[in-house]
Amino acid sequence: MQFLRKNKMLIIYAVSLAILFLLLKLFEYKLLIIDHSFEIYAGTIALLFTLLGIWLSRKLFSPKKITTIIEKEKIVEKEVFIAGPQHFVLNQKAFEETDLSARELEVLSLIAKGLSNQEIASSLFVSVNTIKTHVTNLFYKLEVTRRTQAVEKAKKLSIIP
Amino acid sequence: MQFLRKNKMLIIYAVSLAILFLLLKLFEYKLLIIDHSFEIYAGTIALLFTLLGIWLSRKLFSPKKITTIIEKEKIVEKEVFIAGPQHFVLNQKAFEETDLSARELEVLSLIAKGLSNQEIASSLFVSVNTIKTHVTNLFYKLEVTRRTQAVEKAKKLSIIP
DNA sequence: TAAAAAATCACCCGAAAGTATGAGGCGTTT
DNA sequence: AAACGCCTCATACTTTCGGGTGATTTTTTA
Repeated sequence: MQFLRKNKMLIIYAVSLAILFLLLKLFEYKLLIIDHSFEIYAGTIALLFTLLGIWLSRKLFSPKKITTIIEKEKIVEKEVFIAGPQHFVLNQKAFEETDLSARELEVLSLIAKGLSNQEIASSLFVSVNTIKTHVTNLFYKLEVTRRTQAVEKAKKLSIIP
Repeated sequence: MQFLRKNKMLIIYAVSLAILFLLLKLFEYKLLIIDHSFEIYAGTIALLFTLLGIWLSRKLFSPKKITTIIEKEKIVEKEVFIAGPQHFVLNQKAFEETDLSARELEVLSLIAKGLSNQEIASSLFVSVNTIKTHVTNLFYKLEVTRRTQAVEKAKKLSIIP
């Protein structure tokens, strides 16, 4: 009896299969006289067993097993103060609050490296005027008026290393 | 082309089915001469399409649809490293190697704070020209040509915070 | 697909930064 | 005392920055 209970599902599947085959066997003879009966028969089997497969898989791979993998992680930021040689991690939150675009951040980090507008323009393959525009916009967003100030603020906000 | 991309999966299924039917059709003739060929054929179809069904369902009813209902939130603490209030210690050795004078260091640190020459001059009660001279000299000693570079280098050398 | 946001470029102008050069005062070092 | 380094200041000149305005193109988003 224990065996029966433990393998309940398996037995149901087996019986279902047997019944299906039986039904198909019955149809087999009735359909033999019809044109293309074989194709129809094969198609029926295909369809039925596809459905069976779908049903089977939904039973077997029940949500439980799937969900354990895709549990949503809720990230809680916890401030940890450390010292020593910092491997820089961009402060995403602060970065977003500044409203800086990716390009502006790029320019900003090059400014911090001590490059002139012309040098930045060359290294990014754009005109100096474009860099000037970026610089002006980024100054506005950081609320500063000089590149040294911009670097200062950006470092304080952990936007650049 | 967009149609192709959007219905990629559908097309794959259709092609797979077609190929399966083709294979089965080929086997059909070869197996006709064998005893119980029909049963074997039907069985093969059944098996293949069961597998197809399983595969199909796993693709179609992807975790997404199931999980939205049973989404679980898992709280994970993520350490976020924040530039803590670093207690700066001047690198005496590096400082001496630069040959910078005390006054020059003073000017340098004000430059790093984002002050203009005029502002530095005012805060040190000297003329702008004096500051310019200091700046020029300190650039020479640090082997740079721009204040942003000077700040970069000085920070790297731990001469300024 | 229309609207919004980014990225691109240009031109002008004034302010700031940077270069070069010279020079006077002041304390220490030889 | 002469030499040296440092701080101070000035003048003159060049280059770079930064502000303002306007426009086009590309990308993203609603």
